[in-house]
Amino acid sequence: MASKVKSTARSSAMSELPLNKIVQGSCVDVLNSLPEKSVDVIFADPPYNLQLKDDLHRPDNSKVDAVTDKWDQFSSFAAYDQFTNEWLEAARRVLKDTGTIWVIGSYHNIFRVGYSMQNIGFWVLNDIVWRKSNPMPNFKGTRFTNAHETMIWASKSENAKGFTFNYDAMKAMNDDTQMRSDWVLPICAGKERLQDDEGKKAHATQKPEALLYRVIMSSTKPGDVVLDPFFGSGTTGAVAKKLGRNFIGIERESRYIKVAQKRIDAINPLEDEVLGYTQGKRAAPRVPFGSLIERGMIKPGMVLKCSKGKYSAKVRTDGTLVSDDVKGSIHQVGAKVQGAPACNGWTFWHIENEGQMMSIDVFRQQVRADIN
Amino acid sequence: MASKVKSTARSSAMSELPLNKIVQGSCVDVLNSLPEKSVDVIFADPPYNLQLKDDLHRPDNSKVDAVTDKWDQFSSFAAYDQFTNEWLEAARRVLKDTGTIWVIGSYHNIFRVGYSMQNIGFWVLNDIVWRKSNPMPNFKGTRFTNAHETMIWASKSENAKGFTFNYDAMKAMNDDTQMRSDWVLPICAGKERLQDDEGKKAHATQKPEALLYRVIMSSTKPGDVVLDPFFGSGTTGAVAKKLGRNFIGIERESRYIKVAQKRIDAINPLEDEVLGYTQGKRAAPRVPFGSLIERGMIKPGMVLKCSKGKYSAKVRTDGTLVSDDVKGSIHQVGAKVQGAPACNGWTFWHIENEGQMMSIDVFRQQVRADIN
DNA sequence: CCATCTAGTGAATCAGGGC
DNA sequence: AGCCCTGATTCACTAGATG
Repeated sequence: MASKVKSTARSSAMSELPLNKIVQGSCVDVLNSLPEKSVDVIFADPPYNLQLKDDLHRPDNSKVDAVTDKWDQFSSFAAYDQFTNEWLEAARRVLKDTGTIWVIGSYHNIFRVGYSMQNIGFWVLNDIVWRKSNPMPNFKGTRFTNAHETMIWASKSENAKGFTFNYDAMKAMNDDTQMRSDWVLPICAGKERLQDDEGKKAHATQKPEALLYRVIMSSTKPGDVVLDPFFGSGTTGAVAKKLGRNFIGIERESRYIKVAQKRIDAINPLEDEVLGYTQGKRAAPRVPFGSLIERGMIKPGMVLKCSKGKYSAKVRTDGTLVSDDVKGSIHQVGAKVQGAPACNGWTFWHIENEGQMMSIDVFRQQVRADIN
Repeated sequence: MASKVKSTARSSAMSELPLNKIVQGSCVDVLNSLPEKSVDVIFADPPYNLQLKDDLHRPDNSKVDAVTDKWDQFSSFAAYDQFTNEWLEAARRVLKDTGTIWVIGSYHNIFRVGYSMQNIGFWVLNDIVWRKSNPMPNFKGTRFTNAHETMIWASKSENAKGFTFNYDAMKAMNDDTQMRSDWVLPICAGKERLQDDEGKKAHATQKPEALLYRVIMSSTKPGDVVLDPFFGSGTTGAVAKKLGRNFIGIERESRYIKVAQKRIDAINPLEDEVLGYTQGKRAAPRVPFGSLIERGMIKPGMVLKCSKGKYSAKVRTDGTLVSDDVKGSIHQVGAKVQGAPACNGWTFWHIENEGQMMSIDVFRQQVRADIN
C-alpha cells in the first residue's frame, strides 16, 4: 500500500525513488530532492491562473462554485511565468532522457506553459485537445462555450529517442484507426467525483480517470514510473495503480493527500477492469443545418421547398430560413408555414434540382459520413 | 471590383482605408501606413513552421540567417518571437478599441503567439479548436494524428467592451444550442483548392471557406472591415465579400495576389435579405415599464405576481412597484422579494387574468411591434 | 420496480449604456 | 474612472424524490 512520506524530503536528497507514495511538500523542493533522470513520464496539472473576478450566476440565479483557491492566484503574468519555469526545469531534471511529459491547461495558462517548455528545451510531440462532452455553458451568452482543455505532450529534447508511444494500442482503442489529437471525454462528475467529509467536492479541479487512462496507456509501459508534481485528488496515482504502473505524487496540502491516499488504497490493481469509457459507436452525431452552409452544400439565398412545392423559404446566412415574415430554424419555419405544431425540417425541406426534388437530409448524411 | 494597390503604400501613410483591396508589401510596413483604430476585425494566419527557417523574414524584410547547428534552439525561437511581436503590435494599432483579432496556428507556433498576445495586452476571449474531419494521417505511426489547429480570439484589451459576438446567430447555426469552442470542419480540398497555371496547388496552407465563414459570421456585422495581414490565397477576402463585409488584404508575393484577386473578382455578394441573421433581445429597442402604464396596458394599482403566485407587488403611478416595504423598478423589486442577486422583471412578473398567468413581457412585445 | 419529475452542478478570465 | 440602472442569460448529466 502507498504511504505518505514526511516533508523531510525537502532538505535531504532521496537516494531511492519514493515509489507509489505521496510526498508532501513544494513541488520544486521535492523534485530537486529526487535523483536525476529517474522517471519515465510526468503528468502535470498545474494551477491555471484563472484570474476570476466577480461572482457568476446562472440564469436561475444560483451561484457558480468557481475555483477561488489560493493556489490558483498569482500576482501577474511574470509571477506565473517564473513559477512555471521553475517547476518545469525541476521536472526536466528528474525525467529520463527517454521520458515524456504531459501538461494540461486552458487558454488562461497554456500559451505561457508551452512557451516556457519550448524555451527550456522540451520538444512538443503533440498538443492534445480534450473535448468535453458536457462542458459548463456560457451562462451570459457572451462567448463561445469553453468546451475543451489542452494538453501538451513533449519529449525531453528535440533529438530525444526511445520514448514510449503505444501506437497499436491506441489504434486498437480507436476502432482500428489512428488515435487523433482530439479526445472526446466527459468531465469528472457523479460518483467518480470525490467528496470531503462535508459532502462537498474534495478538489475543485479533479480530472476524470478516463483522461489519465488514455495518457498512461499511450505513453507508458507496465512497471514504468509516472510522476505527478501537482497530485491533488490523485487521479494520476489511481489510474497508474490500476494499470500496473508505479506512481510518485507530490502535493502540498494535507487535505488533498488524505483524500488521495484513501482513494488509492481502495484500488485493486489486479482487477482486469475495463474502465467506464467505452469507445463504442455513439448515436448518429447531430449535424446542425448551419454546417451545410459553411461547407457550401447549401448556399445562402437558396430556395427550399416542401416535397410538393406548395411551401417555400429562403436560406439566410446563419442557417435560419425566412418565408414572408416568418423566420427561424428549418424546423420552426416548416411548422409555421404549415400551421403545424411541429415539423422535422430535415425531411420536410427539399431542393429543386433539374425538376427533381431532393431532400436536404441527403446532405446531412454526407456530413455524417464525413465526420466519422 | 477589388484592385491591387501598388507598393508605394510602404512609404507613405494612407489617409483612407484601402477597402476591398489587396495591398502588396511587408505586413508591418503596410499596417503602419494605415490609420490607427480603423478596422473592426483582424484575421491572421501567420507563418507556422519554425522548421521552415528559410521562409522566415524579419519585419524589415531582411531574411533571418539560415540556422546552422551552432544556433541553439532558443535563438531561432527568439527570431520568431520578434517577428510575432512586431506584427501583433502593428496589428493592434490599426484595430478599433471595439475590435477583435483572430490568429490561427498549430503547436509549432501557437504558444509563442498566445504568449506574445497576452504580453502585448490582448485579452483572450476564447481559444477555438478547428477539429479537422479529414486530417492527414501520421504516416510513421510515431505520434497521435495531428488532427486540429488552434485559433486564438482576443479583444484589444482586458476591459474592452462593445466588440461584436453574434451569439444568437451562432446558436441558430448550431441547432439552437450554444456554439462551442471546438469546430468540426473539413480541410480545404477538391474544387475549393485553388490551383496555379501549372495545375499545382496555388498556396500551401489555403484555409477552407467554412472556417472563415464561421469566424466572420460570429464576430462581424455586415459592412464591417476585416483585415488579413497574411492574405495568401485570399480566403478571408472571398468570404468577407460573399457576406457583405469589407476586407483589406496584405500580401508580399505577387503570385498569391494574382490568384486571390481572380478568386475574389468572381464572387457575387449575397443580397441583403439573406444577410439578415438571428438577433437576440439585446438588439431590440428598450421599452420602459412606465410606457405600458402611459398606454393604459397596465393600470396603477394592479397586482403583479410571479408565475407561481408566491410573490406579489402593486403597480404605482410612476412605473415602480411596491411590495411590503420594498419599492423600486420591476427588476429591483423582483430581485429583492426573491432574495436573488438580480432579476429580469419583464419575465418574472405576471398578471392574473381569468385564472391564467400572463407575462408582462407580452405587453412589451406589443409595444415593440407597435413601434416598428 | 419502473417511470417521471425536480434539483443540483461543472477549471468561467461571462453586460452594456448613460451620466 | 466609477457608479447606477436596466435586463439578458444554460447544456449535459447525475442523484434523489415522487408517483
